[in-house]
Amino acid sequence: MSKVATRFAPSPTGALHIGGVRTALFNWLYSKNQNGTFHLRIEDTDKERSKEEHKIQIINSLEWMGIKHDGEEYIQSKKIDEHVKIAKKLLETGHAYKCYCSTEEIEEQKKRAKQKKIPYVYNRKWRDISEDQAPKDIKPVIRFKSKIKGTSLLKDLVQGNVEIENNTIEDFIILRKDETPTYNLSASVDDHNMEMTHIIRGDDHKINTFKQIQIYEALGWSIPQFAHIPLIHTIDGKKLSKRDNASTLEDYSKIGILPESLRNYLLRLGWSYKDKEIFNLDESIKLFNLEGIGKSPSKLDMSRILSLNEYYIKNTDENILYKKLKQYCEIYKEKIKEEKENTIKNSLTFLKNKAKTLEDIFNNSKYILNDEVIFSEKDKELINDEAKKIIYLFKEKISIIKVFDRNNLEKIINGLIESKNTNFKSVGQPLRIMLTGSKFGPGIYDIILSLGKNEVIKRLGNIG
RNA sequence: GGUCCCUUCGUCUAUCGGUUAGGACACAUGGUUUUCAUCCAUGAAAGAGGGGUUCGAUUCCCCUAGGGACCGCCA
Repeated sequence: MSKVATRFAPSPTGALHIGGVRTALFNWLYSKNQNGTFHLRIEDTDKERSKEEHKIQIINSLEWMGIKHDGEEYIQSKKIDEHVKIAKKLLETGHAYKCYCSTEEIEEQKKRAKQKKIPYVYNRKWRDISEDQAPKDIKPVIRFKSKIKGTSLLKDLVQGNVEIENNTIEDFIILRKDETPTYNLSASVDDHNMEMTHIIRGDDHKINTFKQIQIYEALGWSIPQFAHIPLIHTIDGKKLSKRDNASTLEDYSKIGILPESLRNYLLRLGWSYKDKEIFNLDESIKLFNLEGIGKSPSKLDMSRILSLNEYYIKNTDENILYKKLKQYCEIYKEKIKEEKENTIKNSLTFLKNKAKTLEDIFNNSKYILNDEVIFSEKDKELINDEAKKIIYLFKEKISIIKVFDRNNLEKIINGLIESKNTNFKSVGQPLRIMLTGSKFGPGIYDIILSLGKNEVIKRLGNIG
């Protein structure tokens, strides 16, 4: 039994979306689980639409997810000559033929089929016509001689046995009239040359598989195993496409979703292992299998992603979390000033407990990040005369305490509540607003302690 | 229209013929709490419909309905 080899084969015609990421993840996980290799193939043969920037984006996305491919990336456009050679070989061995139908002729047939509401299948016109009858003014395409009779069975590792009538597969084109190979030919040849043992891909490729298997058979090549995983649907139940919102990795990373959260989410979307919900990387690799993949498509659920992210934020060590936050702020927000670094780092213990995303942490640390407190008019109104008195008293009291710690702060605040015969809110809220410019945020003691005595006194001095 | 696939709480799913149909997210209620959260407890919530097979079907088979994918000289 040869070593398992899987691949992810995106075309760089747009940003990699989350469905593609999941396909890559499943391929990667499966190969790692089987102690095999995982490869990346860039299918860039559509010259019009393929862009270098998309290729880079794809590689970056995979890297962000922690998915590393083995070996060099395989660039399909560099292998076109080989594909053409195989097409010619298929022609020579009688498995393919030249078709001299003009584009117009085909279009006409398609139109007629549509009018009659019957499915269009190429009529195999040139399958048996001798080549000397070929028109001189038309460049031919090469079509594969598909099986006409009988049925074909696909033993899919996820979908089970899928059987179709061979005559529903037309004599598909393998070489265009400009002598460039088409997808099914290129994919088959590359998968063979790359020695892929398992093709794990989206369900939308299932019908192609029947074409590709015929190519393998015609060439006498061994056929890899196939696993067609169900697609991810949008909230309204359609196939996820590049045009959908919130479907690229960047959409998630920019709001501060951690790659491990997304990895865990994507893993559990369409795959399960008993009742287990949280899988760290090692567990993912150890436990992943094809049997656990369901057959029905699933919808994206943002609240689940957020919830998983919250879990991972809470369970990430502060030093590591800080690194992630720092990097996140640099890319999507603003660079954390050097003199603030330690304060932020030390505040992570409480900041991370009220955040679902890195963006939440960033927002909740704005009172540290910004030297100036910005108030909204509405909040300002809450600082009435009584509140001002309290702020003033509080400021006086902390100015003279020797030890600036939680214990003493509690004493002061409780003392204020008692002497003013009021509740916590009327003391805590004005202080919070003065210190952070917001009614919400971390606990008041956390705020005060993280800011430090001098800064607190300074900010409380802003009172009008 | 043709071919193929799918169908358990709102969502992701467990169940591999016998369960009070379980878990997670979301939701609701209550508690803890020094705001907002967190956290804890509790609750509501599902086998698309109809036939079979069987002592017994969510589970196996068929039909219907609904949904999806594919049907390019794109990949």
